[in-house]
Amino acid sequence: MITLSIKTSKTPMKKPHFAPLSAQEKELIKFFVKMAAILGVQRSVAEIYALLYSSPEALEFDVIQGRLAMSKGSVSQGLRFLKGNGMVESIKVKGSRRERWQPSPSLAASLVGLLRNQVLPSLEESKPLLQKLVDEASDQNFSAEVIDRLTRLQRWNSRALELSTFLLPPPEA
Amino acid sequence: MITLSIKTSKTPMKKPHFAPLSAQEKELIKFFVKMAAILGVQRSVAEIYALLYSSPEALEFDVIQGRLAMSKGSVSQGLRFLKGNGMVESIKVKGSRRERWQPSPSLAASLVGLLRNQVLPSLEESKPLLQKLVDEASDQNFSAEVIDRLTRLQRWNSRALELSTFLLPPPEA
DNA sequence: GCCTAAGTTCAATTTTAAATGAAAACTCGA
DNA sequence: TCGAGTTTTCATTTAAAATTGAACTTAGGC
Repeated sequence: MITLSIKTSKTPMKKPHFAPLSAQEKELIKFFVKMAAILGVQRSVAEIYALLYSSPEALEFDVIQGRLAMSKGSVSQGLRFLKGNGMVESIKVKGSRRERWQPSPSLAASLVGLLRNQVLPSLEESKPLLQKLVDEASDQNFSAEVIDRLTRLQRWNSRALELSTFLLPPPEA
Repeated sequence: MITLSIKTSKTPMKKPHFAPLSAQEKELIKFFVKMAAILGVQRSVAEIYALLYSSPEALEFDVIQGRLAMSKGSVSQGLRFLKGNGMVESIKVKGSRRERWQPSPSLAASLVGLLRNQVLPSLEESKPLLQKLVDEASDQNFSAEVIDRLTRLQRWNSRALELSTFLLPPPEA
């Protein structure tokens, strides 16, 4: 069997190899993946965040992709999600077109961003629905027990909403 | 085309039909399904809980299955999950082998039961892992930045754990 | 103590969510 | 402005999760 390796200036055939994950990095990834599962965040996103979190310097797209052995699509979508929730930020170095990524400095702010986007919308859009249900139940002579339950549900929703908007105020003001 | 309908005492051919879901019931089911999604609880479980929640009287297994058009397996597993988290309870009527199901009286207690089982175990089992990571990072001269991040992570985990065990004490004492 | 209604189990199936990667789109240095 | 270097998009593939239903087990009325 003969293997030909052609190398021209047109096809530099650069095949950068990235350092495999260390034991510590693997463990931290496991941890973030587990926590992410609780919050309903996908594994690839957790892996990216964990890698950035355990890196002393900001990382380039390629490095993230290479070290996590993940597709470009997943890295791109994962970074977009993390950025959209204020969990990572990118910096640009002059003379290079590549962005470099690092976790946002405040872990608290990151969690807040995540929660705000995950739970607030559902709480908000349910408010009118619950109101309608309570009204209809009263009008249509539902049992007192059911009306009571629905009313309590509505109260819970309102409280959760108030608490959330208090704890998780929107960014900027 | 000829259709034969054979009916004997051995095969009573009873085909109980159940009332279709009302508009209100459908809406409430949607609401619970949405909330359940946030908590990572599956749709069939949310549907069962929603149906019980909107019913003035306790419901039999068959009725749940019939009205939700759901398989026996899903009803059985769903009720087990809900019962295991203290969200529903069954009552037995003398002379009948069927159990009748209703939501637990306290919605708050139900949520507490759910959260305790969903998040506490992960927080607890991560504690020693994080400690190990912090120790190793210090031993192996990781960058100050990374050590600091890991330490903050550990602090967060501890605080969340304390808060959880305070807010969600185990049942019985 | 039978016997059957009632409920459970779990392998197979269906459904849903996530990851991939080739092609398109964008971006900035030259 | 051109074009290679980057990143994004999204149809397809793959993987994970939920549901089904027939076989099995259990419970309790007779």
